[in-house]
Amino acid sequence: MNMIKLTSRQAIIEAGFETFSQRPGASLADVAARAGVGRATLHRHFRSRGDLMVALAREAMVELEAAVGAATADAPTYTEGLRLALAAIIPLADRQWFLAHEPVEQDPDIARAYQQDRAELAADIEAAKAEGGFAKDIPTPWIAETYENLIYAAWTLVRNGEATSAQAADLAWRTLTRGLEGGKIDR
Amino acid sequence: MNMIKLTSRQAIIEAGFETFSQRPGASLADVAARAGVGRATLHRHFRSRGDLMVALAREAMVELEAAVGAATADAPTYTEGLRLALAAIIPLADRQWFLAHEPVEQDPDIARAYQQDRAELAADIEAAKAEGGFAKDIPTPWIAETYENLIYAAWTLVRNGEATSAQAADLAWRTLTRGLEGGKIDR
DNA sequence: TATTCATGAGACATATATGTCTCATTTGAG
DNA sequence: CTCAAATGAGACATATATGTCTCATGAATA
Repeated sequence: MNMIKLTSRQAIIEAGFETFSQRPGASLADVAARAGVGRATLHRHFRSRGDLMVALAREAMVELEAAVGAATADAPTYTEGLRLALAAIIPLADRQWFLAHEPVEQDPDIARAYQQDRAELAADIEAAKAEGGFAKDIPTPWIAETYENLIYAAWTLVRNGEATSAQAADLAWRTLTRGLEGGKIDR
Repeated sequence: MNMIKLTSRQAIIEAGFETFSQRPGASLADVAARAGVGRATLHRHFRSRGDLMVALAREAMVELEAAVGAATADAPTYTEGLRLALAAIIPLADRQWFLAHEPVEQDPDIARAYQQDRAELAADIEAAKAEGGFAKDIPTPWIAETYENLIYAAWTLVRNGEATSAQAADLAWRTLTRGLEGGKIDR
């Protein structure tokens, strides 16, 4: 009964990620062209630009949820779960980040889901603190902020061809936990 | 002989920073309104949108240069210089970052200056490595990436009212050097 | 084969941003 | 005070993006 071909809709969403993450001000015509689809077809699937943006945000959150869920399914501790999630998120980073600069949080569903995700991250960090995975005297909001920005840094490194995703994940986790200091503390 | 009032031009540049860092797609009319200036006046100072963007990029780089120069004037070591520069850049972070998503690097001057800045940061990091300030087995590009993203993280923390600029700078430097690990290594 | 349905191409109307221009008013320097 | 320069308001032309609509085509289905 689902008469709408999935391939078209998916091609548009994929093109949306690629186009907007490179150039946030790109036009819908650009997206349609990149998707190999007519402009009218894009509007058949997404009534407006805002609709497309919301769809991209939803898709990004679903992907994140799936990747993190799969990666942490059998993590023995919260700390280890955070390490595995970090590695899993790196390849998805660009699909997440550009949305932060879009007025997409006006959609109440999206806004709620974002807050939910941030609250879960904070809870996981608190749990990891209790395990001794993170220092208890460091504010959780800072740990969360660091966590997210090191993921973005790792993605950038990969994009620039300076490291593989696995190498970048190791660097990010090492930085997050032990820092990059040299000399005496070197180990 | 300088017949152009500084106040107008400066008001427009300031409004440009405020407006575009919040909403990169804002119109020049928005900027003019925020500057308390007519749209025509904006165009008298900046022929086109691209002109304004280039001016913002230049201004941002001058501010950065000045802040870093003043902060590191009498730093005893490269490592200490990087710590002081980090603290000095935090309040300017939003004025720098939004430009990364603008097609402003098409201007050859800007592109050259950006590369210059990145090269200098890399050189300073290498020098700090030689001092023992950073571990020698960590790739310099990763240290640079971490450095910049922790600055952005610190700025975010400050913007959210979770810390003062000085507190955020301490957190960022501690993270960069020693990490956030808890338990046994806690110190 | 006949039919249904998504599609592509493109016309069309509309909205918004951009850049130029004019003119009356204000401001500041001499 | 006087005059030149900067300004604000707004008209104007243009470009681009957006969203709707129509129609012919092609592919999949019944």
